[in-house]
Amino acid sequence: MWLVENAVAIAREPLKHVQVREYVRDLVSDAEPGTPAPSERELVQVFGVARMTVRQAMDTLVAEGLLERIPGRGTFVAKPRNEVGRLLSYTGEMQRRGLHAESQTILARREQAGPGVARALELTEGDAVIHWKRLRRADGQPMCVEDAYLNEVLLPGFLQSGMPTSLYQALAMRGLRPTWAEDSITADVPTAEEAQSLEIALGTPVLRVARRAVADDRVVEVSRSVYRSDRFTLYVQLGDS
Amino acid sequence: MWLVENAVAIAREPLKHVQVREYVRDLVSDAEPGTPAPSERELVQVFGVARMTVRQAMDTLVAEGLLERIPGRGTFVAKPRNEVGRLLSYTGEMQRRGLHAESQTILARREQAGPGVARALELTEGDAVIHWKRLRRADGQPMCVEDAYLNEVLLPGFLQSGMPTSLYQALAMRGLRPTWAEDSITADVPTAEEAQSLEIALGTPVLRVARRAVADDRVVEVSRSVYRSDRFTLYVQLGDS
DNA sequence: TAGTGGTCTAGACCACTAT
DNA sequence: TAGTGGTCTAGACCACTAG
Repeated sequence: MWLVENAVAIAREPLKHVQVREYVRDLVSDAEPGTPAPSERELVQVFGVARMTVRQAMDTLVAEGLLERIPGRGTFVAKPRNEVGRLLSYTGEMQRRGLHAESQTILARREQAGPGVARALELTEGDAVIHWKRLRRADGQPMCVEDAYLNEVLLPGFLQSGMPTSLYQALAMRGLRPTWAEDSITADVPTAEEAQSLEIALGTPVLRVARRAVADDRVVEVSRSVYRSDRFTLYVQLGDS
Repeated sequence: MWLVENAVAIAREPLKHVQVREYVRDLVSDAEPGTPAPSERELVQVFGVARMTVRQAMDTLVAEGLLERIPGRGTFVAKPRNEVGRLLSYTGEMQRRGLHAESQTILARREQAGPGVARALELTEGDAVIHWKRLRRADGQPMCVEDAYLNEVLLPGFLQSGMPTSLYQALAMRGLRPTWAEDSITADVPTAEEAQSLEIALGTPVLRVARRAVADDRVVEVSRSVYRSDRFTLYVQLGDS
């Protein structure tokens, strides 16, 4: 099964341009717009790779809008496009709102995909999936309960490797940063269990968001989240064409 | 002035990757999705350039969504993009769901913009706006109450000209088809009046959608809609960058 | 087995910016 | 003048697809 071999290889020694890309992404993630990124030749030295490899890494970050190249001057942190409707992790969403995000794992284990999850993840029923359920907090208060299923084949050793704080960051390290997602959104009332976790009264309206996240044309995550409507408003942008 | 020299140079002998790119774009522009594009090595032969140069050209076309690469097989004309997350009118939304849309005007009059509406429409308080409130039905049953404010300056004679069925169609007739919108979405319970219009019980969760719709860089519509959550799920697509 | 795209190397010259 | 990004070369090996 080549997929397994390949996944292991990726886990052990990621593609060089991915290594460089994620290294720079980390460096840059907390930086102010306008901060210079390492120059391409500097990264060539640090990683001992060819310049074209560095450029491949930087090309991606530039395409993402994270960096901006100015010929003759260098590469700099771009000012974030204030695009609502961008695909962000929970942590990213909360940061955009100026809130501190925390998570508390309720459940994390390997399971066999049921029919619904298998279809959503484009797997076969009974295939291994990772079931990860978390209570998400913002500034210390309950915000959301997220119930996620991940394609286990794409994330070997995920449960053993120590659970990361940010799922999207963990995916990015494996070259599986979600590039787009489909959400379906509805209003509902919480179950008794959800109401208890979210510390709200039964009958309080909540926002349910079902997500399919895709990276590299593969469905990596499907999740159902339930948000406290008194603390959370969802912002989306609709394009034309 | 280098710019002129450079432009002339470009006019005479464009950058190689641009030559290749435009050559392929022409080849492909009228082709059916799935049609194979020339292979990279083939283009290397034809243009007498290095493969990295060809890849630079193809990278652009792939990023544009014009081409699709399939490892081991080749490069092909991509099928045009998705539908979800597109900006649609209420009528369009319902059509996509296979439902018949109807509207019933509750209120339609000229008003002076209050502070909130003025800010949202990028007007000055007291400017003339059109206030249009409608009950929206789908297959005969209440679906949504929409409360919209329109910039009156952009729609002269709108109220006198006989109310159209589709707002977006009316806007399109004036060259103001919304190309872009920002929605904020939350869960709530209906007011007594909303519950009566929607024919639902008090306390039933509803989806509230606030929209700012932009056409030609001008805000043409701001609205608040309240949807029956038992009949309506909102679908959105989130892109990356 | 021949062909494809994916990755990578170790250089090179250019036009530009900043000092 | 030193440094940067933009472009380009002429190869290479890999994993995969298809006949």
